[in-house]
Amino acid sequence: MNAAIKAAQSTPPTPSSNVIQVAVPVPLARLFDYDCATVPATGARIQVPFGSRQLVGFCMGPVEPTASAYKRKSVARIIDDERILTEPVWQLLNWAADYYQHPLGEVLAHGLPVFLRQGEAANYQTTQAYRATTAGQQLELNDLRRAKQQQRLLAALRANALLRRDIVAQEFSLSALKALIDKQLIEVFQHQPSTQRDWTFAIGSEPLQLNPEQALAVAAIGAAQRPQTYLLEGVTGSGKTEVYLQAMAEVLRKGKQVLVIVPEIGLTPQTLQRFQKRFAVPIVMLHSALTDRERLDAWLDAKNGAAAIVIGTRSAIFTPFSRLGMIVIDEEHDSSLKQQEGFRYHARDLAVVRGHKEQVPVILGSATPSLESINNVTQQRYAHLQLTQRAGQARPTRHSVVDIKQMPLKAGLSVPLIERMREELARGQQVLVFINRRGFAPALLCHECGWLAQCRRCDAYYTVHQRQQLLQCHHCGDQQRLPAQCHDCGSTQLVGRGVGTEQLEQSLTELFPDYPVLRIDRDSTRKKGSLQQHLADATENKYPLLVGTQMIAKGHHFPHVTLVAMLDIDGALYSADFRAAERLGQLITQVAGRAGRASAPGTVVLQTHHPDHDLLQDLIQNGYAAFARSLLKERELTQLPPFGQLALFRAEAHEAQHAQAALQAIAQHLPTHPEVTVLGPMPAVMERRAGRYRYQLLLQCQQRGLRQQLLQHCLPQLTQLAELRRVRWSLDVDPQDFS
DNA sequence: AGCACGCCGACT
DNA sequence: GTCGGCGTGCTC
Repeated sequence: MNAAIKAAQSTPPTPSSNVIQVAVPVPLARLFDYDCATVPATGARIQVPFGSRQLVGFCMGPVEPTASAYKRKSVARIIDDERILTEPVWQLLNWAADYYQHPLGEVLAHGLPVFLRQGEAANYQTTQAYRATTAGQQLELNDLRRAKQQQRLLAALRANALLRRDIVAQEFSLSALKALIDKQLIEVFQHQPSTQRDWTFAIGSEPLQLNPEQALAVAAIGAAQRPQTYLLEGVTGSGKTEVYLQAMAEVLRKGKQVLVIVPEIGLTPQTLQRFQKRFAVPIVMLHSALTDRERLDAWLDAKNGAAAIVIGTRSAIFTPFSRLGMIVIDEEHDSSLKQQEGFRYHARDLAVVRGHKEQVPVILGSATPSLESINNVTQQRYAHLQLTQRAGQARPTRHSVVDIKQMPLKAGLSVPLIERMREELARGQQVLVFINRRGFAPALLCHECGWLAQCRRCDAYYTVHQRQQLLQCHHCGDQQRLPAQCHDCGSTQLVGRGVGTEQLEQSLTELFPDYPVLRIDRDSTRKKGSLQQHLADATENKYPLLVGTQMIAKGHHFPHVTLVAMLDIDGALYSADFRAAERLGQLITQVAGRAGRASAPGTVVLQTHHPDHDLLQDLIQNGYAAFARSLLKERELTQLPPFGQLALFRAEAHEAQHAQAALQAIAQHLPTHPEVTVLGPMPAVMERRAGRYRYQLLLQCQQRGLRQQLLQHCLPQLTQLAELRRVRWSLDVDPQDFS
């Protein structure tokens, strides 16, 4: 025997001789040291005692024991033999924790399905199955001649084991099953599906004929020397999805997997159907409506290569793959790709980072790209692929602006608009009225004294919900019964001020009694599956009149709609939010895309008090691309994204001074630097929300690297500030808005 | 974030 | 007499 091995055997290491660093899921930006007898693999999950509880953390590798006489605790359990995440996802999460300045333990936990976060084994769902015991195999079947059911079942189980659901499906008696178990002739065991399911590329249906622009886009992606990021800018109806599909086909053909991120789960059923029809390969979904179990199974399918395509929402960007070949981000401008609480990451930005790290192409698709992505094209960081032609005979939409200054409105509708709708309906066409306020009216007004019903916990008015006879605050969820009298003067003359979808639906029913109205908003689609049903009804022109919010602006096609009206766009023209104009431009363009897909050209009617507003005119006359360029010039002047690099500290507390003081303390501890501007503390756009006063402090840098250095250097001290202890605070790197 | 520890009001 | 309110402080 080798002497060294012999020596090692005779003097086993003392159980406490190894020290490892552990990332635990707590909001503390540091690692914790633990003793362990054997060093787990870096990236393996381990269970550790933490305070009075047991947490599942990640081993971050061994360290030299520090001199401090700290009472180190020991690892309670090593859960994984090896790193649970793939190397690229592990790298991505570490990178993201650093970039977003969010505690590593929490970020890493985001990379795992809930079950794995809780320390469960990374295995597929096991199902109960039954098999014959040795006694059962040896028994003379004739001995059971008086129990025909048991005899039949035992004979079947002697041939091969059966899943519980097969036993039910084959109509075996469950009492016979129980009897055989009691006699110990059969036994239960946990069956685990094979993890080695494999797939080969196969087309389900033939690809569509591409137009020259589409063909160029597909060819460009396929021919690239090295993987890169593409901005696929395609007007609504120009066939972006077909480009995705054909670009994906090349990747799948090589046996590689594709990750597709979509903004909303509402979009996934259609996308899934289209993908399933085209490709005869395994496709899995990853979104929040799945059970934890389904999520884990889908995650495992991606990780071990059994899934060819993963379609998921934001958090799917952290899905591990064994052979990732491409990432597609659909509707890359959509704000729901950015997580708005806790770990505030942007799935599109992380996709670009991931694509770079894994050397796979990333396709960002949109009809209305974000200013960030347009700028990245200008800076030649992304390749630009454009689709300007709408498929089929669809012609571009016309815009018309109705100046509603001093014009009488009926439920928010001007007379010219009503007339226009009447013509359209008479021609058998469908009309869509878009209004971004659900409920009956956005406020309740006393007609005698001017009192407005204000939420007791927010700086906001209650929304009137007539049908439910409720006042509802859309910011904190507070509800109360619709009052009969004014709280100030006691008058019963209470009226709704402004118009919401519920009122619009009611008024349209009165205005156009011959044409059924369908309302699509969060209230009318609360039941599971009702959104799908409503969208299907709308698409089939069962309702000539459609009323809807944001919800209908996203990717759904209504081929019979030839007139779209937008009632309330003025708020966004003069908003405090620096992204409001960009969002309005995207919304108008996206909503316009719902119309004119059939042979009849579509029209969009915009009602406004500011028909001459520069941005509005720019958008209407020159289109989204020119509009975006104008906005980019403004952003450059004001040093806002993508030209300025922002970080926003937010603080909220029951006392306004506490929130202010916390941010003041942060501001004082930030170093002064000629290229860094610190703005605030200033109140949030809605100062009080859900009973808390909200303030913010904006950090504006010219360079991303400088912002990074600054935060990295200062954050450890900032988190120690006593003033932060009495408030809820957070840091948002690349904030979407100041809300 | 949890969770324990700690010091003051309305209840079996 | 105690159950429980949430302030404050810590977590290897």
